[in-house]
Amino acid sequence: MSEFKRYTVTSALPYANGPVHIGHLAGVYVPADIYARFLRLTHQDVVFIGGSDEHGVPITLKAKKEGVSPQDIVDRYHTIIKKSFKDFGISFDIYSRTSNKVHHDTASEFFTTLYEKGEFVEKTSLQFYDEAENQFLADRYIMGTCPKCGAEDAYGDQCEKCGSSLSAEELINPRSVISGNQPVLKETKHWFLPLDKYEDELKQWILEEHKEWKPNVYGQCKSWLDSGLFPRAVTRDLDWGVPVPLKEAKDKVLYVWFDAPIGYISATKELTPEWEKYWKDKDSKLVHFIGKDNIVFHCIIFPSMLKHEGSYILPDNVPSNEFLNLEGDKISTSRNWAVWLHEYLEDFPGKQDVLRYVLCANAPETKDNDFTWKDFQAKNNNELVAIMGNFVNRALVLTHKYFDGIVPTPQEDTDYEKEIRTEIQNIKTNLENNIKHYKFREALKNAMSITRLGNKYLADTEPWKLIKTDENRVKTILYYSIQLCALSAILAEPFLPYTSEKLIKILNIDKPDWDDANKFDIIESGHKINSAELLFERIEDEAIAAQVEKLNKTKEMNQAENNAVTPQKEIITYDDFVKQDIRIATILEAEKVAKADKLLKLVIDTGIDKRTIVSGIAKYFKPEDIIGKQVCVLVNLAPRTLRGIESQGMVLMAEDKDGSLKFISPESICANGSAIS
RNA sequence: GGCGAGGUAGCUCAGUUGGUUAGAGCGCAUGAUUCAUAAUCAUGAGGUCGGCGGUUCAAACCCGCCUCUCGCUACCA
Repeated sequence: MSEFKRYTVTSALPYANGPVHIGHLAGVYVPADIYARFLRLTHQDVVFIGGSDEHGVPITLKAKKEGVSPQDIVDRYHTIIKKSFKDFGISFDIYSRTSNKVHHDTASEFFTTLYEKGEFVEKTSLQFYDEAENQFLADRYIMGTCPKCGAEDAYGDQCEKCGSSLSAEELINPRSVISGNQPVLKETKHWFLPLDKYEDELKQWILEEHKEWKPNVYGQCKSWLDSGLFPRAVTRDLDWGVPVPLKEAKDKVLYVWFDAPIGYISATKELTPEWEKYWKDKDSKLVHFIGKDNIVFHCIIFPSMLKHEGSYILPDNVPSNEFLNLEGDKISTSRNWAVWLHEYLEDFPGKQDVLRYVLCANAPETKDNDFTWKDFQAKNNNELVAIMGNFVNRALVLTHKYFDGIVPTPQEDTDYEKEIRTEIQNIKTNLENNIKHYKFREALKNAMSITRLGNKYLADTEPWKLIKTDENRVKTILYYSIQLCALSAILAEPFLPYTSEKLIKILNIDKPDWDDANKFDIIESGHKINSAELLFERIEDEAIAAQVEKLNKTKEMNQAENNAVTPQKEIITYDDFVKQDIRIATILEAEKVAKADKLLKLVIDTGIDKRTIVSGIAKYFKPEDIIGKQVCVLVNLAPRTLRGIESQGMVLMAEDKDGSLKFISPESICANGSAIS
C-alpha cells in the first residue's frame, strides 16, 4: 500500500440507454465505493472516477424508435443514473459523461497520437450500405428474416426471437432499418488496433507479472491470449460518437469501446488540472472496477491502447465481479427483471445502507450469486437490526438510564477490557487487509464483528445487574460500550456511510479519524451523547411480499408477451408459394456432428434420392430416437456447407413457445417423396 | 466441440506451500437472560468437501476421467 503515492480508481461506465439496477451496484459500484472511501479515510490521495457511456449503436436505435435525438436519450438516462449513484452514496469525485467536449477532445487526441505513431492497421472491407440514406449500416441497423426461425424482425447481429447470433450477410431479404430499402454491399475503410502484435507483451504483463489478479480475471485473459488475438477495428461508420480526426474519415466515429475507457481519463481531466499525475506517474496505482463482461476490454484492449499511446501507466489490478441474479433468474433490462435503484428508494426511502449492506454481503465475488427479497429481509432484521442497531441502542439506552447520557469515567480495566482492546486491533487490521485485497464481503463481516463483540460484552458483564452493587464497574463497561459504538461508526463507514453519519450525530461527536479506530478514548468521559435513536428498523413481511408480488407481475407480463403469436407475414402470391418444394421424407440415419453442439447430420430418404441434411436440432433430439421418423423437408433449398458437411435441404420444424422444436410429421405413414401443397 | 471460472453444512461463503476431531455468518434445536427494535448470549444438531479412479505414510487441496452451473467461443438453413 505504501509503495504508491496516489490512487486512480475507476468504475465501469454504465451505458446510458437505461437506468441502473442492483446488479450494477453489487458488481461494480458498491465495491468501488468501499475501496475509494477506504482510501480517503486512510488519508490516501485518490480520485474515484465514474461517468456515463453515451455512444454506440443501441442508443441511436432507441432514439430512432422514440423519434428523438440520441442526445435526448443520453441526457435522460445520464440524469437518472447520476442521481441514483448520488442517492446511494457512491462517492465519485466526478461523475462525467462521454458526450461532452472534454471527452471528445481527449479521445480524438488519443486516436491521433496512436495514428501518428503508426500503430493502426488500415483495412478495407465490404459493409452493407443504404444508398437512399447515403450511409453505412451497422449490424443493428439491418433487419431481415432470421435464417433460423423465420422471424421477420431479426437484427443483423442477433435474432431476438430465437436468440441466435447472426451476421448481417446471413439475413434473408435484408433491409435497412432507416429507410426500409434493400442495402447494398460497399467498400469501407477502417482503422484497426493490431492486438496480434501486442500478444507477447500482454502475455508477459498479465500471465507473468499479474498472477495475483482474481482467478476469473486471470483465467479469462489467459483464455483470450492462448487462443490468439486479432486486430480490432477502432472506427465505425456511424454519425453518433467521437468523429474520427482524419480528413479521409468524415462520417466515421470512434468505435464505442475505444472511446469509452478513455472516458476515465477525460473525466479526470475535467476534475483536476493535475490529472496527468493520476494517469502518467509510475507512483500512481490504477484500479478498474468492472463486471465480468468487461474483462477483455480492461485487461487486454485498453491496456494496449494506454501502453502504445506511450505516456500512460497500466492498471495495477482489475477486480471484476461475476453476475448477480434476481430471485433465481438472470437480471434482464429488456424483460424488466431487475430491481431498479430509483424504484427501490421509492419503496424503501432512507434505506440505501440496507441495500448496500445486502449487496456487499452477497456480492458475486467468486461466482454468480442470487439476490432474493427474503434474504434481503433476513439480513436487515437479523444482522443490521439485531446485531448492529441493537447493540448501539443498548449502549445508548443504558448510558442514558444510569448516567443521564453522560459518558462515565472508566475505572480499572479487567482482563475483559484488555481482550477487547486486542480484539479491536485485530478487527481493524483484518478489515484493512481485506479491503486492500478486494475482499469486501469478508471486510464487511469484520466491521460487523465490532458490535457482535459489544453484544457479547454486555451479555457477559450484565451491567443492569451490577448497577445495584457495583456502579464503578458499570462505569467502565458503559464507557467501553460507547467507545465500541464510535469504533463501529468509523470502521463501518466505507460500507454504511449513512448509518455511520447518523451514529456519529447520535454520539454527538466530530467525525473521528480512521487511524484512531483502535483507540479507546475517542469519546471523552463527561461527554454528553444525544438521545437514542434506532439505526435500522425491522422490515416486515408485507413489504417483502409487495416486492415479490411486483416481480410476479413482471413475470406474468413477460409470459403474456411470450404467448403472443408473431403477426402474419406479408401477403405472397401463389407463384411465390409453389416455388417451395416440400416433401415427405424418412430419416434413415442420424449422428451428432463432431465439435458442434447443436448439429445433427441426417441421411434422409426423400423419395427422390437419399441425401444428407445437417440440422440444428441436437439440443432437443437424440440421434437414436429419430431414426425412422417421417418428416417434412424443403428439398429445393440451395445446398450449404456446415462444419464441412454439405447440407442439401432443410427439415421443417415447429418451434414451441419455450423454444423447443417439434417435427412436422404426416398423421399416418405416407410415401416418401409425397409433395406437400 | 474448444477455452475459462465454479461445484465445501438448509442458505451465503472461508479453507494458507497436502498433515491430527473440515471452519464462519445466517437459518434450525435446546438452554440462559431481560438493558435492548420478540432483539441478545451460550451450547448443540447438521457435511462420504459434485462422482469415480490414481499419486502419497497422509488429499477438500496434486494428477486423470466423468458430471452439473455460469461465461467466452465455434456451430444453428
